[in-house]
Amino acid sequence: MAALAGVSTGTVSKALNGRGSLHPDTRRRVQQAAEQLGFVANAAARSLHTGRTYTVGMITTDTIGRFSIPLLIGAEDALGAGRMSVFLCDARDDVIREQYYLRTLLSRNVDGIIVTGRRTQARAPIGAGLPVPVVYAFISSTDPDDCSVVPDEADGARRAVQHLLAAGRRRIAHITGPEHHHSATVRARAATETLAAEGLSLAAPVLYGEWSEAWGRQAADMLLSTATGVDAVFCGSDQIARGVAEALRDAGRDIPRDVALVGFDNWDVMVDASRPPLTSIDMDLEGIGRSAAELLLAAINGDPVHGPQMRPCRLIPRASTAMG
Amino acid sequence: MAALAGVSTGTVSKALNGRGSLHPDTRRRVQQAAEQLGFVANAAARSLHTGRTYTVGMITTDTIGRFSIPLLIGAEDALGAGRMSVFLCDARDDVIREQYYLRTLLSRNVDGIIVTGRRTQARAPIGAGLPVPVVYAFISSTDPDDCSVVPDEADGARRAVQHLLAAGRRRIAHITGPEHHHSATVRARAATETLAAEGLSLAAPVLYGEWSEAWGRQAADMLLSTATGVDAVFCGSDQIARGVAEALRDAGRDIPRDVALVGFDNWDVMVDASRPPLTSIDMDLEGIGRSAAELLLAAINGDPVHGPQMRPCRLIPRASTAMG
DNA sequence: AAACTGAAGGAAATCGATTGCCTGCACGCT
DNA sequence: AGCGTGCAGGCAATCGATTTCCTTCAGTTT
Repeated sequence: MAALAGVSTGTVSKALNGRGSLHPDTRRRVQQAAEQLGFVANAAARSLHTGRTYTVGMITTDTIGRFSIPLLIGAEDALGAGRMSVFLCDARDDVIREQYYLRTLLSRNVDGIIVTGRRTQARAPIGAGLPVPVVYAFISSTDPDDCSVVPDEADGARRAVQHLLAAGRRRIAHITGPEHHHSATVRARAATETLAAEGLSLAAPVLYGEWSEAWGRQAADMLLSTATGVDAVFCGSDQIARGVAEALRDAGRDIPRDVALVGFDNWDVMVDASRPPLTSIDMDLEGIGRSAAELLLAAINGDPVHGPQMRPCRLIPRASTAMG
Repeated sequence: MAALAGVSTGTVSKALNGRGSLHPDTRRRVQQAAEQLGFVANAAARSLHTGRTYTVGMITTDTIGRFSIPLLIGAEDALGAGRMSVFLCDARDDVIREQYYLRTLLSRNVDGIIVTGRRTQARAPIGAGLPVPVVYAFISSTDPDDCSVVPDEADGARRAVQHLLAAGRRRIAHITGPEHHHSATVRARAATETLAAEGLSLAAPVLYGEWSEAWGRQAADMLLSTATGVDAVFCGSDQIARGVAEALRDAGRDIPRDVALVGFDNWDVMVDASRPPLTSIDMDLEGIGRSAAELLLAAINGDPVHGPQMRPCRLIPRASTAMG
């Protein structure tokens, strides 16, 4: 490489990185030679000298990828501009695996780490006194000093309920996931409080169950047989909402005329295939991934941000709550 | 580090890597010191010397992750044992992005590259004369010399049809995705040929459409109004199958008594939530990922395998074809 | 013409771990 | 006592790029 351009390796480095003072002709000659040979600097050698690897690790516990893929895409967007690459590690809900990956990432001298998961519930910090900055995305850390980027699920639930209220609904039910699941309780509480602020309350006690369509169908049947006059259901997930939609359909209720329906997650597979398509709350996972990556970059550059960062949700209206 | 154990850096290296001849006590002392300091060797420095990075790149065009996540998990399984890490790059169906990622991976001196995508159709090789081995997973390369690990979709279709035949069905229809989609035509042809081998033919011409539930519903309605006596439908995807299930249900047909149903992909979200749960063909994506990684490792170690490797499918029976 | 200035680019140290080579020392043999 | 044998561990070269320092030389100034 250096030989082809007839200069020393030091000069090559200066030419390609725009350092030092070189004759424009020399610079051009080196660049041409590099082009011709398809020369790309060895990242290992470079990082050895600079102390940076332009690499970040992403540790996820979400095997399915439904949440972590959008987060990854968002993060890649923000990092790609800084020419950084991402090591994706799937810890599969296993603490041993997680610690193994953590050590691996540290031995690779990543510049920073993003930790994500399937649930929004706060988790124990991945490690203490780590030599690199860590940002939690989607999930948060129990250490209030750690930087976390999380969706404001209460905000999402509020938007859902207010949307239903704006559509003139007053007898609203809530069907959601397991009571021990953080997201379920946060969303349920926010829904209850939003109604309370209007002097209303839920048309039935919150129905806690599973994050499945089967539970949505079952819960809807229970609602139909016990609660009267329910004119809207806010569901803790799109899967539950779709199950509810099917049960209501089977029972001959029209959506949205008789009962309006709002889901949560805005998962395309569910909202589009449901009959009718579902109005849903979008947590903007890509945006969360992007924010997390930006905060990580800031921390790497010496401007760390501490504490949890809440990001608002969006309501995506579809036929299941169509007004008119 | 070296100071704490009172030895030279060379000795530390030998102690931790089990090389050279050292006194057992010294070795132990060094290991303890390393433990105490949480010392892990700098991967960049090591790779500079050995020429290997113990890193592979995975370039995918499957933004959604439904196919690439299982592939990644399988690959991680096979690579993790060799202590290798994976750079995941999402090219998002963009050639420019793909080439950019390719260069990035090369500059990071990955030991090898796995290329995956959303469709099984053969694609142009990602690059010619690359300095590292490349294995295609799920998709294949148009260069017959490239190593590809792909699902044997024809085998899957055959199993589906034979399963229906074994259940005593004789008037079998096939609803699938777009005709220009490789998977759709391969599966349709294999289904037709399997029937032909038994002296039978499809109960209706292949219905090509989209990979969506909506198309499944629509096609099922068409079948109901035009074809008579259809007692089974083999669908090109689980989404289509679920749409068919809903339409049949709406029309009062019992599954599997009146019509048996087989899907393709064995996508848990669809097969479990469908009423009844769907019998489906599993392409064993994790296995494909694992195989691809193993073949890549072999190539890295100097034993390259050329040409496409077909992997058989599995039929997962569920209620939609329950016999009896 | 001598001295000065500054641009251009080469020489060599550096990053951290690995490894071949070599030395020093203890022990055993004659 | 003298010499050989072999283990333990230090020294220094090496990987490839970056960067500091320094040399060289052309052009300018007095």
